[in-house]
Formats: sequence, C-alpha cells, structure tokens
Amino acid sequence: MIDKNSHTPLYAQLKDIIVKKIKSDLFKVKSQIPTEKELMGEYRVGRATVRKTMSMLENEGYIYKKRGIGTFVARKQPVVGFGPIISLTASLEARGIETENVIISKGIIVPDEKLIKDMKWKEKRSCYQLKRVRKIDEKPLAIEKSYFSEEFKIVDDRYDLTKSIAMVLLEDLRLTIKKVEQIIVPRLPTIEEQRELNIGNETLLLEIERWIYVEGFEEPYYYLKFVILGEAYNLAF
Amino acid sequence: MIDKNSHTPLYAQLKDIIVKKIKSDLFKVKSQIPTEKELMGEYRVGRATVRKTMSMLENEGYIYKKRGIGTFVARKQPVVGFGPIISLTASLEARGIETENVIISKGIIVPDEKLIKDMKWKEKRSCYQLKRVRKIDEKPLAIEKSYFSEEFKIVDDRYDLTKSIAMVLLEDLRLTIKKVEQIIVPRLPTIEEQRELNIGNETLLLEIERWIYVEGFEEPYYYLKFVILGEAYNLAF
DNA sequence: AAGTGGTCTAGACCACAAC
DNA sequence: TTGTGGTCTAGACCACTTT
Repeated sequence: MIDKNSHTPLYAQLKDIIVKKIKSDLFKVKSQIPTEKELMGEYRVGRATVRKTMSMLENEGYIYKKRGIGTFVARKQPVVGFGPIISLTASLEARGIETENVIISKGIIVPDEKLIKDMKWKEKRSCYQLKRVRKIDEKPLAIEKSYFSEEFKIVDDRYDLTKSIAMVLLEDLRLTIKKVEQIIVPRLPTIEEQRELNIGNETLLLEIERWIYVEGFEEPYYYLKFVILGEAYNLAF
Repeated sequence: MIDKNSHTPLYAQLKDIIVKKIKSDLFKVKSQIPTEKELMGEYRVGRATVRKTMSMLENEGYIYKKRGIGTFVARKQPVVGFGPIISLTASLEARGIETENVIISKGIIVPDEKLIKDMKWKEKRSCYQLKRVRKIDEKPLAIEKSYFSEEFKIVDDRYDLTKSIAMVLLEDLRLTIKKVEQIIVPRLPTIEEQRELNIGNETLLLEIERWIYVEGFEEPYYYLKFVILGEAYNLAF
C-alpha cells in the first residue's frame, strides 16, 4: 500500500489512500474511520505522519474529529466556498453542506441617497428590503441584505424567503437575466458585524455587492450586499 | 514570553507573538524571520511546536517559506478566500473535476482604444496577453483571454501558464488583492466561438469579464475576459 | 561544507468522553 | 478505567540553496 522508498511523502500517500476510500464509499459519510493508532499499525507509519495526513484531510473538509471519541467522514468532496458564478446556497448544497437562512428583518423602506446610489437606481422610490443571516451548524457565516423594486416585491406568503432569492427570480417569476455585476472587497468587520457574526475585530470579511439586471428593465432588478467570513472556504464543518 | 503552564497551547502562544511582531512591523514584510532553530532556542520549545506555529501562519497567508533558505513575511493581514472566487480551476478542482489548459497564444501586444477601455486603463501602453482554452475530457469548456501590464508579465519559463493565473498572482507573486469586479452576461456565441468551442449557434454562453486590483496599484492589475458554456453552471444567483 | 526547511520516528503526558 | 485525539519533546535523516 505505502511505499517507503517512494519520493512521495508518506503522509501524501496515506492521504490519497484515505481519500480514495472515502470517494469509493469504503469509508462512508458520517461513519468513523480507523483511529490514529490503528492507522499507525496498518500502514506502519508514525503518529506524526498519521496526524499530518488527518490535518490535511480536515483542512480540506473531508473529515472532522471528535475529541475523546474518534475521527469521522464529513463528505466525499472537499469543501470550497462559493463558486465564481453560482450562488452561495447552490454551491454549498452541491457539496452536501446544509445551510440555514434566518430572516432578520423584511419590509418596505424608503432608501436614502446613498442606498439609491448603491442600488444604481436613477430616481428615488421605495423598495423592498430583506435581511438574512446564513448559518452552518448554528455558526453564522454571512449577513445578507437584498433590495428589490417595491413593485416586484416578493409576497411573503407566496415565496419561501429562506430559500435562494435567485431561484425565485429565475423560476417563479420567470425573469431572464441580462447581466450580473459584482464587486468583492476584503475588509475588517464593523462593530455590528462582529456581534452578528460572533467574530473578533481582526477577522477578515469579504464584502460582496451584486447587481442583477433582467430583461425588460433598465435599472438593476435586484441588489444584494453581503459579508461572508473570509475563511469560509476552508472551514471544516 | 511563553507560559508553559498556561492552558493555551504553546504553538498558539507563539503564533500570537509572531503575528503581533508582523503587525507591529518588528518583522517587516518580505524580510526573513528567525529560523526554526532560533525560535526553538529563543522560546524554549521543540521543533514540532515551532513548525505547527509556522504551518498555521503559512496557511493564513502571513508567511512563506523558501526551502533551504528561510521563512519570510508575506503580508500583515491574513489572506482571505479569494481562490475559489477568482479561480475557475480551483472551484472545478474542488469538485473533483480535472481541467486541462491549452495555450492558444501569448505575447506582448499593443492594445487598441477599445481594449484600453475594457481593461479600465487610463493611458495607452503595451500589455501582455495570454489566450487559453479550458478543456474537460478533451471537450472545450471555455475560452479565456488574460491581460497584464507588460511590466508585470509572467515570464514564461518561471511560471506554469497552464495553471490558474489567479493562484500565480496570490501565491507566487505574493500580491494582496484589494478588489475584484466582475460582470457576467449570458449571450449567444460568435462564429469564431462556435468553431473554437465546437458548439452550435444556439448554445448559450456566459461571457465573464473580471478586473483584479492589487495593493500598490491604482489600475487593474489583471483583466480577464472569458466565455464559458452556459450549461457548465447553473445560473442560480 | 554549512545552514535551511521537509519528513519521520518513538515516546511522553494531557484533556476529554464513554463505560 | 480505557481509549480517543491534543500537545510536546528529542533526535534523526533528507533535499535544497548558498558559501
């Protein structure tokens, strides 16, 4: 199994072996994998080697550990954050990660000058606002604010506001997307964000603004602004 | 400095110390920090502890190592998760999809007025262009054109141009990303694209333009324009 | 040849969870 | 009490870079 004379480090060889076993369902999701001691014996390697392997697998999101209990398979694919194009919800779901959306506030507001400009609207009119917090395993991951034209507001009892707004746009309202603009800036959290995300003042965030234009409307139909934990992509959930 | 009776692990204490020294400019960016042996002596800890500390600092993007030379300060702030956002390669690889990059053309060009505008440059100067086709299982998936300032061109024999340019930016050139802008427009292919991607004239493409700004430069450092098969992604924003 | 980081082992003690 | 993962040490050999 492991070639000690190979130029490939033992931990890398061991990692490949474990990944293959996970992908082939020999090690099933949520089930326990052999203990460190067992792996040391089975593959004739030292504990540091086993732990290096496990550390890498944990960082990539394949496994998670329970102190005093053992090591378990998290999923068959490594974790990434959100893809370059698709939505956060979609890309997390595609990897078997369940996210929870908690609605903080919703309703019609009268935007101030700054918000009008941020939304790239040409004139002032009221709009519908939705604020949500995205959570994974009870841990807050992102804060999201969405804005729509009031005339296109999503009626609360007709649509599930805890689902992807994007899917509502495309599938339920049957709109055709004409253009998407997006700006991403890394920055430090505000006091409010520190509280809402339960983080310190030095944890880096990604601030993402997104404008979605649909057929038939000159101005952006949907403006989204959200902050997400910078290290979200390698969190081992 | 380090309290061996504390409940905080030694590697965590050491990490805090190093981070503070980096942030306070005691360890300056790009300068070498003490060797592992020196840190072992100065803080009276074992090598595994030093290496655990350094490994965490490296993962967070604070430091980088040069084999046989030493360890250096990369930046004063940790790196955030831009990889999956700006690198198609990274996000596909994370799903276990292996892609192949074929270089179509490369070299220095003199941009015309339109390209200058597209790149968001303020004045005319020559630039380095790289055109690649991304393939999965021999099937063309995307056509990609990258543009850099000529002065920052990636020297062919130093970097692997079939890899993710974004990762070269972040990891090899050790640049800090300040902002990413992106525009996505769904559209039908041109005749040329139909030929290059081997598709019909009704296959939907996504045209993606991306500007990456890095610390120290006002204008975009990197301009990318690519088209990708629409079916490659679910348009679920 | 000397110095650096990369890999690896053997062994120790600890905190935590379950029986 | 037993077994798990968490931390830590001392020491060894290696590959790589510079002198």
